[in-house]
Amino acid sequence: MTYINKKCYFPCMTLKIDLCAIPLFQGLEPQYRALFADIAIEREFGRGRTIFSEGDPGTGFYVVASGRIKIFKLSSDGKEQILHIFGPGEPFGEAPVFSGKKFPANAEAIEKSRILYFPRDRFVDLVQNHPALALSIMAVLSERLHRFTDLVEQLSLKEVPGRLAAYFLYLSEHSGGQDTLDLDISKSQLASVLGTVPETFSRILGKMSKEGVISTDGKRSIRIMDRTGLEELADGTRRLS
Amino acid sequence: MTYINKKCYFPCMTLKIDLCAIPLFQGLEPQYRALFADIAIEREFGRGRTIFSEGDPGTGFYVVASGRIKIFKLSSDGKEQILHIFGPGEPFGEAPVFSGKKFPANAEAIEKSRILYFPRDRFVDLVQNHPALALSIMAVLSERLHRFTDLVEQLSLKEVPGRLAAYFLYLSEHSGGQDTLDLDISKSQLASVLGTVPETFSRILGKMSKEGVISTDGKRSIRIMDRTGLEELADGTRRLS
DNA sequence: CGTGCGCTTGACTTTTTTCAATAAAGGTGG
DNA sequence: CCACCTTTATTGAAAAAAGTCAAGCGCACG
Repeated sequence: MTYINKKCYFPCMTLKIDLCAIPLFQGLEPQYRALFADIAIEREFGRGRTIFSEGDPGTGFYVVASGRIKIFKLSSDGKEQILHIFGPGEPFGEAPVFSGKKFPANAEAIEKSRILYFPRDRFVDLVQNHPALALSIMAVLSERLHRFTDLVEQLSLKEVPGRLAAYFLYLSEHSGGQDTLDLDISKSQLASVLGTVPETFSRILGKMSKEGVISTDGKRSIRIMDRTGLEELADGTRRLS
Repeated sequence: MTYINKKCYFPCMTLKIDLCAIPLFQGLEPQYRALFADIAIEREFGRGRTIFSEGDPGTGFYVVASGRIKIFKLSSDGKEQILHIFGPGEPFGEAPVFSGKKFPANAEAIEKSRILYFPRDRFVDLVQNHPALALSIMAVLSERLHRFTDLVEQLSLKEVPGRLAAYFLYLSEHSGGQDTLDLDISKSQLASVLGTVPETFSRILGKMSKEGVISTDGKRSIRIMDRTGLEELADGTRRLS
């Protein structure tokens, strides 16, 4: 196991953050993992706290240790579009490290979170000497690109009911094909993920219930009643009346 | 100079594609560049020809040698969203090489183009032994992510007039601050880049002319008449009536 | 010289947002 | 434990933005 050893006022205290649990570092041989653990700095952010803002110089990147953070853009009149929501083990803010540009979006904790910070220069040095890690990073970046393609497709090519249906199916798929879905974020936040506003979101959820494709099962739980109907909504074959 | 040596029926013939002209390979020492030149395969595509389609397995990636290609998504009812347009020296289709997934979008030549193809396995081997190239690739991927962030912002947070204004300003900036802009793609294609349809595009162009922020200067040329006005449109401060 | 494709314009429909009001839920301090 | 306040969710009515359908124009190309 490779733990982060944070400097602190109680030298005997070792924080239990295991780099093995972070997919990014899993391709790495254990003895090298320690090198990365050494350069990491841990910080804690309360709910609603800003981790970085659009335009800040990217002096390093982050990994979520616990909690959840959102990456988002703001329009001039305050509307928010969430680009990603990251949980434990997921890296974020890594693009500026390699492109040399500034952060293109904002990052904020949506719940109390512990975050690892890897300073850019020392990290780049290490990456250059560990091709396995380089490939991991490329895989992460590629995966992000893939997600963005999907997001653009959703925003540009589908109407809100289609996006919502696709989202539910995605959620179901990533929880082993269950029909009961647990929304792990608030409905307002979900609206922002889907590129719309809470009012529209609420209305469409209502219509879906009325037409019997889903049923809302308490505050943060949804049940898929008619999977085929949902698939038709997702691909535009069917529309809500 | 490192040229591609294509196997062909006239062994003496050497195709004049210089890897030095491809930013991706510029960080590489010359003697290593030859290794990459060796694994490249050249192909030619006429206007409208498909290079790959969404869902194809990513057995390699491409670099534009000459011409231009578009990367796009299609909706179920045929609407197209262009994600990128790439010209000479630019790599594309590289994400699946590292993520191991399928192509998330389609690629098509918008004019007669020559394309270099780098097969995945041999390429990955080479990358692992050349950290400088790995960093280049990470830079390319990061740059793509940055562009996508902007695209999502445009699509989700701005109305069409704002997107168009931002596009004109971008074009101006990338041609040294000129007021006279050359649209190098058709207006329909531009509509697709901006996530809208030709009719809407045409109407908004008309309004912009009528309000005096731009003037259309022939078929593929635009002249910025009121840069401040355009900037206000781009950031949402001002709107067309 | 016609044919086709890209572009434009008008009229209409649909989708989504905005504004406003209300209701429900959650946390805090007394 | 409850009253209070803040946040979150829902609903209605009206406005705005964008898309669709249909027709017509013009230019390039065969």
